[in-house]
Amino acid sequence: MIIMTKELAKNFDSKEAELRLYQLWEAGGFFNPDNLDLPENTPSYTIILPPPNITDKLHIGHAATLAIEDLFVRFYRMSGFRTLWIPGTDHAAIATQTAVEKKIKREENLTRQQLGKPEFLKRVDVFVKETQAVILNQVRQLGSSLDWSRLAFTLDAPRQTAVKELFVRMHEAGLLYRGERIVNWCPRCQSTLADDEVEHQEQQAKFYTFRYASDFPIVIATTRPETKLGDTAVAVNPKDKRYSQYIGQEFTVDFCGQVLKIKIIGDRHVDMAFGTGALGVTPAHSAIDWQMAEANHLPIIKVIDEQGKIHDGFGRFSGLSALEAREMVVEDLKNNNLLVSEEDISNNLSVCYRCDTPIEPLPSLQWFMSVDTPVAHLGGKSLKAKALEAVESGELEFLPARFQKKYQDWVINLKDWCVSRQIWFGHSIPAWYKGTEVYVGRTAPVGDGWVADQDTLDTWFSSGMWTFSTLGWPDTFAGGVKSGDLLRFHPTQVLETGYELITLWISRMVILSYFAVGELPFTKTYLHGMVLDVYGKKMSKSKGNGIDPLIVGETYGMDAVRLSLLSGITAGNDSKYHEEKTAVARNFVNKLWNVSRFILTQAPEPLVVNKAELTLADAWILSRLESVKISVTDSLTKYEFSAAAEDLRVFTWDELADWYLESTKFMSGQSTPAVLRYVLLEILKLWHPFIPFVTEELWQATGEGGYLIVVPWPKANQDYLSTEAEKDFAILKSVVVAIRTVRSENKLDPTKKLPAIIYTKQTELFESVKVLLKSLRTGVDDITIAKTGEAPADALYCQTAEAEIYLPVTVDKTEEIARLTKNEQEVKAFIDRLEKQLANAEFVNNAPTTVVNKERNRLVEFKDKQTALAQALAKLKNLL
RNA sequence: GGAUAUGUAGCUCAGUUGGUUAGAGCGCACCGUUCACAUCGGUGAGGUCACAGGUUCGAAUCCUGUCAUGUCCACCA
Repeated sequence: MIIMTKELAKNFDSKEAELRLYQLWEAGGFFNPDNLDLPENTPSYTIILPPPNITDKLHIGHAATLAIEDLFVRFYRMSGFRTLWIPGTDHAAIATQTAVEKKIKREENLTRQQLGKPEFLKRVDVFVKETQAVILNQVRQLGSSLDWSRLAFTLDAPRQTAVKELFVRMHEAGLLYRGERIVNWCPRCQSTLADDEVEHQEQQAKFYTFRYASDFPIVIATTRPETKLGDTAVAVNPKDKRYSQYIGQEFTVDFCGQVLKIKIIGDRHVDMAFGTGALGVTPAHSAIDWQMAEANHLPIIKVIDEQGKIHDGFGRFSGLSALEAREMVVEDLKNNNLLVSEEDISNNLSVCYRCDTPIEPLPSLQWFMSVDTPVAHLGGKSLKAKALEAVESGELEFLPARFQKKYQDWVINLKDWCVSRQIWFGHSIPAWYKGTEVYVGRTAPVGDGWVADQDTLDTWFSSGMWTFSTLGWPDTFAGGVKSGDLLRFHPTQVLETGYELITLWISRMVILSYFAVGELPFTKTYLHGMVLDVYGKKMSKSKGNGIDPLIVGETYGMDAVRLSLLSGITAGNDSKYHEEKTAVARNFVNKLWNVSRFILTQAPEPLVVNKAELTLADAWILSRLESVKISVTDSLTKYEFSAAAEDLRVFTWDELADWYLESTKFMSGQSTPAVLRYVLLEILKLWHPFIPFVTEELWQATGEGGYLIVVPWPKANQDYLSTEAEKDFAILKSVVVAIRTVRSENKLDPTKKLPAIIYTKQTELFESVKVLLKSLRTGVDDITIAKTGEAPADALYCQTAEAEIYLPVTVDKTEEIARLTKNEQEVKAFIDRLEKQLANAEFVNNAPTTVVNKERNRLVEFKDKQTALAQALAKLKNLL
C-alpha cells in the first residue's frame, strides 16, 4: 500500500476547503441514515431542525442553533446511532405576509388589497422561493449535516395534506369548533392574533374619570372613553361599601347622545383601590368584560369594527376612527360637566408583534381548538391534561430543568386556542359554509351554494405538527399504527431550540403529537439562550446590530464561527457575541492545523504503538488522552458541550502542543511517532463535531482512508490509563516551570546557560528526564541530581513538592533587597490593619461564632505573614 | 403585580452534588522568533466571588434579606 500524504499549507484555507468538503459528504450520502449500512436494531437519534422563517436570511442566532444541533448529530452519528436531522423552512404566515406587504408598499406603493388575492399570493410565492434559496444555502455553508432528501416546507403539498387531515380529525373528535369570542384584532393585518402574538408597549395615556350622566350615581374611569358607547353594566366589588347598595339596580342614561342601559353588577375581580373602584363594562371590547357579560347575561354592543372605526348606529360618532371618537366623547363630557378629572398615567398598550399596530379586542367568529374536551383515544383525557401529564410523569424533560415550571405554568393557564387567521398566506381551513350550515372535510362538499372558508390557519398549527408531518404522517400512521419513517424516527430524541419558543411552539407540538400519533414528539428539550450583541442587547433588523455569520465566516472560517458559538455558553443562558471570540476560535483552528502538520511530518504513515517502548512523555500523553476521551464523551452525553470543548482545548493546546510536542523534540522513543499519530487521529475524531471542516481535511491528509464524518467515535483504551505516568510527568512539569519562573523573576538573560543542582528523593525519575529538564526552555545545562546536599553559597533557589533546585549564579543584590523591603512593608501594613480590625471587633459581638471563626482565619494568615516576615528579614540580613 | 435568571479579574465567561492556594480566554507588563504555528512561545501583575446576615469543622456554591441588571407572563378597567 502506498500512502500519499499531501503537503499541508502553513495555514488552513477554509474558504477553499469548505464547499469542497461539504460536497464530498453530501455525495457520499452520509447525511441520510438510509445510506449507511446499519444493523436493523440500531437505535435512532432524530432531531428536527426548528424550521427558520423564510422572512429573512439567517443571523448569528440561527448559526448557533445549527452549530449546536450539528454537534449533537455528528456526535451521535459517529457513536453509531441511526442519526437523522431533518431540514425545513417555515412559511411563517403572518410574518411573511407582512414582509411582502411592506416590500410591495415600498417598491410599488401598492397595498395587498389593491393587488388582489391571486396576484398577491403570486408575489409571496416569488419572495418565498428567493429567500428560501438564500437560507438553505446559508445552512449548507455552515456545514450542517442535514438529510436533504427529507427537506420539508411547512406549506408544501405533503404538509398541506397533513394539516388538512389533522384539522378534519380534530373536528371529528369535537376539538375544533367555531364561535364568537373576544379576539385580539390587528386592524392593519386585518387578522386575529393569538395571545402570545400580542406584545405590550409602555406608553403615556390619559386616564379619564367621569360620569355617564349627571343622574348616574357612580363615577368610573377609563383610558378609552369611546368604547363606553358600548357599556352595558358597571361592575363593582361586592365588598365595596361605597357601591354595594346599587348592585342589581338598572339605570338608563344618556351618554353623549346615546341611550345606554346600565346594570350594576358585583364582581370580585374588581380592584377597589384602582381608579374609582367601579368599572364600566364594555363586553364587546375587553376580554374580562366579555366574561362578566357572559356570567351576568348582559347584552353585547359592538362599538368598533374591524377597520378600527365606530360602527353604524352611533350617530355622529359612526365612521370615525377610535381616536377621533375618543376626542369627541371627552369634549362632550367636558361640555356637560361630567368629566371629574383627567390625569396622565403610563400604561401598557397592546400591539401586534409583527407590525406594532395597536390591537383592538373585539368579538369575532373564529375557529378554536378546545384544550379541555376529553379525547377518546387519549384515555378520555383532554389535550391540556396530556400536556401536563407529560412533564409531571417525567417523560418530557427540560434542560435546563427550570424551564419545566415555565411550561407547566403556561399549560395550566391555557385557554382554547384561536387557530384561524384572516390573512391570505397560509394553510386554508378545510371548511365550507352554506347559510348556517358548516361542512368540514378533506374535499369540498357536493351540491351548490357552498362557500369555502376564506381564512387561513395560525402558522403554529403547521409547525406544531413538524415532528410527524416531516415523517410521512398520515400515510405512515395508517390504521393507527406507525410504519416507515414514523416508526423508525418518532418520537425524536431531543428538541433543540430557544427558550422563547416553549409556549409558542413546544407546547403546541406536544399537544398535536399526542392527538395525531398518541405519543410525545420528543422526550428531551435542550433550550439555548439568545445570542446578544456586544452590549447585551437583542439583535434585530431595525436596530441594525445583527451579524451575518457568513460574513464573519469569510474572514475566520466556518469552523471558527461554529466553535466560537459553542464555547463558553451554558444551557438557557444568553450570551454576548464579540467578533474577537471568533478570532480566538480561528487561532485554535490554526493551532490544531499546525499540530497536525508537525505530527504528520514525524509520522506520515500508520504505525503501531508498542507499550513496552514508551517514554515517560509518551505514557503521559496517552494516559491524558484516554482521560480526555472519557470526560468529553461524558460531557457530550449530558449536553454539556462547552465543557467538552474546554477540556479538549486544554488537552490539545496546553498538554499536547506545549508539553508533549515540545518534549518529543528532545526525547523521542521507538514508539513516539506511533503515539504522535495515534493521539492526532483520536483528537481529530473528538474535535470533529465542533469543527467538522478542518478535522475532515486533516483526516484526509493522514491517509487513513474513509471519511471522518462516519468514523466510529473513540472509545477509551483503559490499557493506556496510567496514574503513575501522569504523576511523574507532573513532577517534571513543576520543576521545569519552577526553573523558568525563578529565572524570569530574576531577569536572567534567557540565553545564558546555568548549571543546576537538584535535591530530590526521586533521583531515578529525574535522571531519566534529565534531557528534558535541560531542554524545555529552562536554560539549564550540567544538572547534578542528588538525594540531599548543601545549599551553594550564591544561587537562585526554587522548590517544588518533590525537589529543591539551586541555580548557582551571582545576582545583583540591590534588586533583591528592594523586593524584600517591599515584602517587609506589606507585612507591617497588614499587621496594622489586623490590629485595627481586632480593636473594632466588639460591635459585632452579637455573632460570636462568626467573629471567632473569622479571627481564627485571620490569625492563621497572620501567622503566615509573620513567618514570611521573619524569612524576609533573615534573608535581608544575609544580603547586607 | 407574579415568575425566572444573572451579578466571579479591565472585558467575555467557566466553576459538575459545599472541601487544598477561586480558573480560562482576551486585554495588559516584561522577555523571546531560522528549528509545526507571531493566527506563536515563556513569565508575571490583576479577585472583599454585588452587599448584609444565617447554617456548617468548612460557603463563590446552601438558606434569608437588600441592591443592581435582564427576560417572560399578567394587569392596568
